Amino acid sequence: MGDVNIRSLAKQLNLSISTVSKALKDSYEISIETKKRVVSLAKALHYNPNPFARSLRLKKSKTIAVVVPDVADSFFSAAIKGIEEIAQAKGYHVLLYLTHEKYLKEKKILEELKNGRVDGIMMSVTSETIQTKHIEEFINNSEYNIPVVFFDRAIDDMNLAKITTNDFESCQVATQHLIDQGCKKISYLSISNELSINKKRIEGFKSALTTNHINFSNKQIVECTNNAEKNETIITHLLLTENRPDGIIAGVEKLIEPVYIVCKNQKINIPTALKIISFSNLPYAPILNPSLTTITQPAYQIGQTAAKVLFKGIEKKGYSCNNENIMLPSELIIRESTSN
Amino acid sequence: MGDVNIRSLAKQLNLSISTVSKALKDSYEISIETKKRVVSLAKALHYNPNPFARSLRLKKSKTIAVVVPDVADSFFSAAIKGIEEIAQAKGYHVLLYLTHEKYLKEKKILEELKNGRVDGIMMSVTSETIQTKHIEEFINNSEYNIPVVFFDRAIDDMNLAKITTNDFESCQVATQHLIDQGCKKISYLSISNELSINKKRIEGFKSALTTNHINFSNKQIVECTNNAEKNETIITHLLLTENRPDGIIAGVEKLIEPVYIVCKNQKINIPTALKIISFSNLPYAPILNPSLTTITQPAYQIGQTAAKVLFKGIEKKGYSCNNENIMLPSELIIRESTSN
DNA sequence: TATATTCACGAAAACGGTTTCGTAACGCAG
DNA sequence: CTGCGTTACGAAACCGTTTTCGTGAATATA
Repeated sequence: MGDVNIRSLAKQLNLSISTVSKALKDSYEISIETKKRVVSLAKALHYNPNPFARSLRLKKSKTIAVVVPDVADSFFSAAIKGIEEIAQAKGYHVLLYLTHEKYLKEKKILEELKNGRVDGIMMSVTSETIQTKHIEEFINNSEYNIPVVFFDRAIDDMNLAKITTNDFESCQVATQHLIDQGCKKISYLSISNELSINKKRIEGFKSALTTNHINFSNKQIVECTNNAEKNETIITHLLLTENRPDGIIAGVEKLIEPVYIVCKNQKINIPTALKIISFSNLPYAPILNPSLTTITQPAYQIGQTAAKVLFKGIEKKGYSCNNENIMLPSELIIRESTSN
Repeated sequence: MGDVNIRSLAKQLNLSISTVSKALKDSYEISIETKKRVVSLAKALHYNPNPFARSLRLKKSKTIAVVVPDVADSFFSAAIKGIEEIAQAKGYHVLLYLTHEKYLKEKKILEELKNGRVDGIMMSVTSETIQTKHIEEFINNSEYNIPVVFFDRAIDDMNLAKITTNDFESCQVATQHLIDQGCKKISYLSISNELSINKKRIEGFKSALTTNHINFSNKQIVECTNNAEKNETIITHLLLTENRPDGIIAGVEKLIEPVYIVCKNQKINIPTALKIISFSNLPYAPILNPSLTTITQPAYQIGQTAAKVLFKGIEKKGYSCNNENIMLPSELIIRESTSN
């Protein structure tokens, strides 16, 4: 049953392999009747061309890779959803690789992808990714010219396509909102000060402070980790100092849970004693206790536009998508956690 | 630069292609010095064997497919994380396909996978999946013997591997908990009454009712949709009838948000007027308003064990994983939404 | 009628690996 | 010296496509 390939088709039809191949792709070289015969038998036998033979011959895999730190995160999962939808519509397959925020995994994954397994890559780098050698090496060493598109977590000084959000402005606006609500001592919780998007957010944060003539100290930037327990300790410490903040901006969704938990345990009232904003795509933000003010990124749209850019880079010959640099606006959604 | 393949290696080393190939896989036929020469040059040139040539020859792709309704769901994303981790450790690649709860997409995806693109499939079926023809046809028509493993949303009467949770018991326990807390009129919110896991949960639900001598009526099973707005209407209707329920079990995480929203809008107090339990893996359940009692599935472990079973089915020759039927226990985590 | 063009198809190379099988060279026993 | 086994390697088939090029027949053109 299994041996339905182009050769067996040809044999049954008394045709050559090349004729069958051409007939199946509706070539003008083949007569209409022959095409009909071929197509109908192919359908009847559920002929499905071998993808590896095709990829080997054409040097095209009709596959893209998505390399992200995590999938259990509302931003990334929504972005992936957007990517997958565009890919499926274009007839592409999607390989998923998780880096778990580990630079070494990211490096290893890129090495695995140099051999043409995918036609393009979309990635959001690790919070550990400071060096860019592995990406540069990928660009230079990959067999073919495999385009790479960054989404959200990009590396600024690389000449590659980037689809991001307005991190500077949105963090500035968020900080201003906290100040307007009466906050004097605001902390920014980060998971990596090296990450480009975090740098921009921190710049926006500082900018709002100076606009309002509030002094900035480095202690206001609290660097967290990828370990949930450690984060709880860090946040507990932060909220137990006598000079504790009265406002918090969380740079990543994951940090919201420990903040809420610590506040509950330490009986710190949100928003009276502490106002909170988070970068987050949580659909559950409105039903938290209290509901959470968020800077919500258009995750799904980011995924979709990034995918569209990538496919343009893959399919348009003579065109490189490297100079694409699209910035989509995030939205500050004000809820109870920053009310008065 | 790009043309570093086994042929160019052979040429530079003055060896034949076959010798290089064997040397690279450490064959006993090749002398130690030759192996060293080959390996060192391969490393120096970053030789990476072409995956399609290899797959074509070996009829193995070192790739599995994960077919799920959605990725922006805490259960599926955690399960995928578990799957990806095992796959990466085994040197496998993971193709992700989203069905968006559409039977037709599921069918189309399976058709695409018949040609050997993947060595195995893990899937959680659509809420629309009533027929099983597409899966049967896949099993019978696929080129090679591609194993399929169901996780969570399985089809009971198919002879395929299934990794699920104790849906009957956990729903029974949850229902009993609601009854213990004083609920008299409990509704179960479902997204598909045909889904095997839902049937089992409903059975568990009924079982608890009869144990407690409470009459059951079909109206207690409220079938929701995949459309968020419709769901809100359905739930609003449910909660505005004069004989409205005093307890709710949500069969799927997505339905929690509308329930909370409607309660907020209609000023129905949780848990005083309405107690709520949800099947959910939300890490944010503890910080909802009020915190949510959940039946939490071991999503990550399900993904991992399902992947392990699949790889056994793929790699162990003469072994079929079809009879694997593993049931992992869910946990009822009691929080404020069902307190008195 | 002779020639050019079009039509419809087939032969064979190519993609880059793996694997089977053959064999030259060598050592060793008889 | 002959026969045999071992060692280390190479030739070639094969996996299933795509595509270039060639060709015989039919048709159009001069």
